[in-house]
Amino acid sequence: MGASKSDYFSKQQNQTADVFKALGHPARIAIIEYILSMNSCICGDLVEVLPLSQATVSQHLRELKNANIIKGSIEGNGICYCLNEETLKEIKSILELYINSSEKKNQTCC
Amino acid sequence: MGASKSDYFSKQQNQTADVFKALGHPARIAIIEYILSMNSCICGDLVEVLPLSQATVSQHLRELKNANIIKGSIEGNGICYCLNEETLKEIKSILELYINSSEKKNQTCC
DNA sequence: AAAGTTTATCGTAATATTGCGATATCTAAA
DNA sequence: TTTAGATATCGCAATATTACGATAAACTTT
Repeated sequence: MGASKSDYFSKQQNQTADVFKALGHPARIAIIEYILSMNSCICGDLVEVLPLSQATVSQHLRELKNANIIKGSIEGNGICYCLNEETLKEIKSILELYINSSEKKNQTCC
Repeated sequence: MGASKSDYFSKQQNQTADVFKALGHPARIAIIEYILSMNSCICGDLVEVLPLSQATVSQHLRELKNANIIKGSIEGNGICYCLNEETLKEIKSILELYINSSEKKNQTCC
């Protein structure tokens, strides 16, 4: 009883869910959009843009990194983040699979 | 202090995050895949397929429904669910926006 | 109307997430 | 080496999610 990750599901299902989960918070959506809004991928001033503390922003960044949605490298006196297009493409293709699969069906009821 | 939804972020950001969040659980991914695996969209035997109780499955279905990822209609002595392609397409186009936007940038650092 | 079937909701316990202050760590420069 | 700036981690409190048994609703069939 209670909340748990569940090994009842396949590895694929868990991995897919993990990426979606990482995308499932407005702060993390805001982070992604801010990174994209910058011309370069440097984003040390993220803390001043978001209404969250430095510790919290760092935590969100770590979750995005753990899900392979962003990648970062040390850039002088700070860290430079940018999107990992690969992961987003994988997730996009999963959505496409769902959509195509749904369109093929004869929707007689809903 | 603590976990909260945050009105610090835009409506759009919250809505996007809500859909991703609803997709962010392996049981809900499994539900989606099972619905798609059926030829019709009838899925009353979901409880027997998933390693979860009826109450829990119902709760997951409600979350998917609240996020407009699935839609259902009463079908005799039960309810028939199928995917809402519109929502999935919206989310897919947001991902495409992210990917395209990322590809346009000159990735000099990461 | 009564019984059976199916889905939804309630109440509760366990666990996970979120957020922040404080502090540690790491790098660059002095 | 010391200092300054930036990011990461720790420890905690608040809140949200997850899961289930029990029960309620709703509908079908007897």
